Amino acid sequence: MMFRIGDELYHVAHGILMAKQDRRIDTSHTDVLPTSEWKRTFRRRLIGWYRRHAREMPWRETRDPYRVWVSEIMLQQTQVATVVPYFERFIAAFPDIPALAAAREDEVLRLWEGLGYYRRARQMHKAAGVMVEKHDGRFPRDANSAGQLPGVGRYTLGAILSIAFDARQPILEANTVRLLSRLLAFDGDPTRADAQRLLWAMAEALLPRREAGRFNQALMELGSQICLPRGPRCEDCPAMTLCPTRAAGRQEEIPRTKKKPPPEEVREAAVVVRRRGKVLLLRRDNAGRWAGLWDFPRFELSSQRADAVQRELVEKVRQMTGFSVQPEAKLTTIKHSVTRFRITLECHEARYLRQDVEPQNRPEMRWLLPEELEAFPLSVSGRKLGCLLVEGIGSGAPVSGSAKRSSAKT
DNA sequence: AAGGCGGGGGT
DNA sequence: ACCCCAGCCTT
Repeated sequence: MMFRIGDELYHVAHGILMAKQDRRIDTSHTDVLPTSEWKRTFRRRLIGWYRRHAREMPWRETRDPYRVWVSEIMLQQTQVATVVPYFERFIAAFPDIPALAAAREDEVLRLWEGLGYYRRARQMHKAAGVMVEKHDGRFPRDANSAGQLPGVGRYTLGAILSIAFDARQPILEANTVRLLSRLLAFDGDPTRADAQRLLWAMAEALLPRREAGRFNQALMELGSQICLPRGPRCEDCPAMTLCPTRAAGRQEEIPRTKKKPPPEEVREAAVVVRRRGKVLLLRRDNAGRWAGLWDFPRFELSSQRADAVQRELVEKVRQMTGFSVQPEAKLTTIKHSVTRFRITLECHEARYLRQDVEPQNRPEMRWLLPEELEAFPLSVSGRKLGCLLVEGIGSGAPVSGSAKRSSAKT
């Protein structure tokens, strides 16, 4: 079904829009992709636009597969502006795959501190080991091998192989889901399996024969700079006249998004336990948030009144460590959000009670000097949060990374 | 198929 | 205050 919009040709995809409204079409069928003429026009305009508007990024200065890989892992669910400084530090510390493989896990996590999704760092470290063991210390060109590396899913595989090796591999991620949904006027739920099949098929159908990497990056750039979630800048879009969603004025409806439930309110306490000038850290459980990373003793708070909070604090620290503390001051309160939770974190100071007795040093327990804590503060929501990440499980190595307590006076 | 995993940018 | 972000993995 050809379509005419203004003076431009158009394409079958618009048929989806009309038919979907009639509820006659099963969008799992992917026989509704653009014509060759549409695709040629789109590619030409997209690349032309990209030549003029591609942003500079450190990982775009090269096609070194290692750097492309590092950038793609860091960019998972993380915006470009956030990644840039982390990428620079990471590459400086680990300039190539063997260097990364030779590092300790806690050193890798240190450089990830504050970036989130810490599993990515562990998976990268592990993958570097695999590449040294099985792939001659290089990122494998072979899709089957690359796809088996931990942390490399379908998107990341396509991105790395297309960008670094000029392989004709499609990608699909947040920006291009939005862009392609609009180019297809697809108004179903894009997270559904049939929709994903359609969108991947579209991503593949659009690929040029050569320079798929540049094309894929252009798609993402257009999605992130022009085809915005709300208020897309259609007037500046090289595909404006190719876009049925724009033609129908439905940019705010497509793609459909799910409303998220409001975050749950949680109250937590963190305790800065001091003993002989040192501060206590505990390694967190291997499951859940900040799995296996180091933190101040922290727990969910059920009490309201200050005196009850102090009793709860003493009891909780005893549970977690086996020894007693004397609460001394409330340092500060910090609010921050973590996915579905809105956390109000009270930071308290307490003193180890039995100065004359050595607390048994369990592997999940560390005493750090203040300067070690000051070294690398973890910033959350622009504030110094008293928590600390880092160090592998049972490695016995000294804690190399840290955070600091809030510096509030009271 | 759904849920967990983090933190911050942009409006 | 809210939405969203160069996804992956487990259940």
